[in-house]
Amino acid sequence: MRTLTDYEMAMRTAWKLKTVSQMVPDKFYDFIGEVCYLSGSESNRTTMMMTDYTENEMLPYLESKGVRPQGKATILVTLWDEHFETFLKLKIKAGDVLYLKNLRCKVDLSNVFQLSMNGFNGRGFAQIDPIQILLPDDPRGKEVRARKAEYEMRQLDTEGVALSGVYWPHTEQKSGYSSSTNSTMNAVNSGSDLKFSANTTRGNRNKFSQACSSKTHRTSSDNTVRTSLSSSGTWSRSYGSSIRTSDGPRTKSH
DNA sequence: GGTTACGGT
Repeated sequence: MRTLTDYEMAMRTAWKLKTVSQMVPDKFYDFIGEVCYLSGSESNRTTMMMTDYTENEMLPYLESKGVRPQGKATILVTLWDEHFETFLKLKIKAGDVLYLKNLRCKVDLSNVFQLSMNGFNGRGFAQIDPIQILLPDDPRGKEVRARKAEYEMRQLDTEGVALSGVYWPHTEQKSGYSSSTNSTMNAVNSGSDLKFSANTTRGNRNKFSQACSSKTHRTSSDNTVRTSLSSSGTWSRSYGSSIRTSDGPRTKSH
């Protein structure tokens, strides 16, 4: 009998896999997220700031910094004991997407969520490979990569179009929304694919072009601006007389 | 088929 693949192993425990937005304290979860930065190690533990590009009311609002997204979207993760050793062995660094198993969600003294992977001392159930670094094309990272792309799309949105995604309720009002343009944009996450749609009473193509001057963009004969940016894939958005966006070809850029 | 948790800021 063949050995189960990593993916099959992951699916066996998928019932436990939650986004930060779905978490409540004092429960145990598996978690897929991106390392924003490492925040220090001691003799038997390390802490790191992570995000899965979802938000939770029980997290502090933070501005964007490095790979840390803006919003109530970053959570402190502590790895203890043998998990700390695994962390060192795997040479985990900022930008890595990790699959973490059996994290305990708890609140700190300020009532802020934290995640903790406690050492296994004969208590609970030992996990198989509780810390894994996911490669850029790992199917288990699809949802996180899609939400990251959605987030980066929203960051580019400087023409008063508010992107109201399911996962960003707390940053919606900080996205540069301008009531004068009376614009709305919606992002729907269907599985691992994002569908964008938007409409506006007044487009502002020049501003958009300026904002994206460091990106590649071109104007087609139908007066549509197409701009490409790269995250985990290459995405394009199209603007016409009424703003329309769509996710473009996803070619791996690195 | 689905239990279980401390330690530190």
